[in-house]
Amino acid sequence: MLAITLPDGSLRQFDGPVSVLDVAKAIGPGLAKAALAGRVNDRLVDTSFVIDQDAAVSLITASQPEGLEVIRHSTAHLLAQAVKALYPSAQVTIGPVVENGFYYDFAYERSFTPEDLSAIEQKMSELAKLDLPVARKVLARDSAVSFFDSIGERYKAEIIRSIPEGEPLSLYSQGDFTDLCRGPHVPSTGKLRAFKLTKIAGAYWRGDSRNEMLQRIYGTAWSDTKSLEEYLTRLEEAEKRDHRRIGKQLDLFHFQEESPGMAFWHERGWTLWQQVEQYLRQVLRKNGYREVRCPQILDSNLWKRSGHWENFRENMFVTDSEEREFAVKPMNCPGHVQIFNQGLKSYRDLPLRLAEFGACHRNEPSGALHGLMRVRAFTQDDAHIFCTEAQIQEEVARFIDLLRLVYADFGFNQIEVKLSTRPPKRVGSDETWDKAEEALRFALDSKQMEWGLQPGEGAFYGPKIEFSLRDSIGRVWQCGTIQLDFSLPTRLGAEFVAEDNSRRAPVMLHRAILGSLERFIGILIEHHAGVLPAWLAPVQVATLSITERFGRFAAEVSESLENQGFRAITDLRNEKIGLKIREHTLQRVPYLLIIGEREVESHTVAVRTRGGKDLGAMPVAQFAAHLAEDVAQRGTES
RNA sequence: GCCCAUAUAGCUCAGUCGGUAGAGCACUUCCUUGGUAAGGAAGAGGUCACCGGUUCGAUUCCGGUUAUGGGCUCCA
Repeated sequence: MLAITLPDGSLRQFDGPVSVLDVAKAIGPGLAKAALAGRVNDRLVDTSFVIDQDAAVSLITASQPEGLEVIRHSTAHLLAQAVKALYPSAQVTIGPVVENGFYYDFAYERSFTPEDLSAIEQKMSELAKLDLPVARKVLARDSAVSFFDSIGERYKAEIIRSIPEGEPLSLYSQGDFTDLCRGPHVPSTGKLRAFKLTKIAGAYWRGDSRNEMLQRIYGTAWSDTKSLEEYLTRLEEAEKRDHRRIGKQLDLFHFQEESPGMAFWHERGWTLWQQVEQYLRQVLRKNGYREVRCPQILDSNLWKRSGHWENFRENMFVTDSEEREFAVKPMNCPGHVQIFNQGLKSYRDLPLRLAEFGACHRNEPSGALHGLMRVRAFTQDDAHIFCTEAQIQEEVARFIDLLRLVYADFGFNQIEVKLSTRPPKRVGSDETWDKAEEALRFALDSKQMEWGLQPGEGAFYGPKIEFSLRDSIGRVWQCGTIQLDFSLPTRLGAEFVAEDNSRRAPVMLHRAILGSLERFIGILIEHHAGVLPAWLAPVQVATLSITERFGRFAAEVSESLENQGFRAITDLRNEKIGLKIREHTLQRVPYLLIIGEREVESHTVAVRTRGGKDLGAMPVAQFAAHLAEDVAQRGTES
């Protein structure tokens, strides 16, 4: 006798060993049909798994996250099966589940083409329709190696060789295709009916750029075609808010061949930039930072002393003059240390917070460039806090407060925090690291924030905290960071006079809230899909005349708004009002003021929002008050 | 940097199985002075990314370069 506990707590008795599928059948034929896998005592298994002792059992269907994972994993196998069927000399490697789908890496003598992709997808549908049963069998490691060697799958054999000896391995077969896999998998290929291959890409074997390049095929898979279509629609929507596209539409910036990875900011884009920069400048000033500015080009000797030359020479722009070698600064820290080093500092001067909107240039690999998100010229909202070890915790806590305030003002309220601790290759004593990590940990806990640990991911000179924000469509962007540094101050000779009259090296805290302004503005654009809140909008109000007769009054209205500090433009063209409204609405101007005969006579403006709402006619002063209120509402959508 | 793809008017794109190109929008001029998302007409605008090769002839085919896109690797 066997007792099976079901998720609702009820018990079922069976005569002897039963499969997960048998349990499903006992509950109901519908469930037996829907079951993709099972969970036996918290272990995910195939529906064919045989239960031979009392256990807690639940069924996994496509409506559960685990079910979807099984579908995606099995679809990856289906892909591999189709590829092997069409191109027998292709070798399989790995095929894991990723967000929204899966991929599979192949080694093949030529590149797959988009035509191949449709042929493969076609084949997958055929194989799915055949509803081939998926069977699991267990082999000893060595037999598995010889099996894959015998069928010429040398990558698979290599993977298995790297698995510890003696461990039994499971193989999954469907039709004439067999793959190494932990499982579980769907019971038969007919369960897979909503998938699409999305792209072909290169990927290094084992993720190492020294290895050969494999061909990766990406796909997406869902429980039903409706979910698949919804996903494809979501992709299209995300594409519509791509900052590169909106940047062009709203005339914010452009890139061109003569300066790869460096943006040309147009008037409207630069206005947006200035709103961000000036806002932050004012926040920093209120919070005890002193703004400075360092040279763009510094002698390579300084970079040799700082250690950057050794580590990042390849990514630095180098120039020379009169037989001296210079580098365009890739970061601001050494410059700030030079400012710190001017004049003898006392412990009474600490903490000293030096801030800079620091323009940096890094010669990033060409393939890494991506719109404003990854550029070669960027401006960090950088600052370095020089302080004593005792002040670290307080400074970190203050920084976190500041960062949260700034993110909230920009409309980001979901923040993810990660603490990265000492890496294997590092400088400084373990004692110092203990102290530093403890200070960061304590600061995080005192803020009652949830945070994750990334052991070994810290910089070589100190631990760090990274802050990521989640945008309106759920994507996560790492922006803020605070890093402890015990190394650079000593390397560059920074010191202060302590209370006991001894000379000590200060601790340096590197920190940024937005990261790079370019990237942050890219994120803002995508987060708002171009519909920037009034306080950030390059143009806040456009005054439109209905006919040329009312141009004068429209110009007066606009001038008055400009004099009150608003960003106002006029559109006095000889065009119909419908066209003007259309154009400025597409430009996402928050407010449109329409001036016709009625308004001129009653000395009012008719107000329309970019959302199409008619706020009616009102005196200019009343509109100005309304706009001022909207502008003051940072952090909320307008 | 590596793999694959792409590059045609200011923008979005068509096209040429090798005989030097076209649409819509934008732009200019004219008509229209119109009340809440596109009024009408005419005109101008392209070394078909760049450099080579094949060819009587290349925007088209081939090679290279650059940039861009999607991935991989990297990101102080």
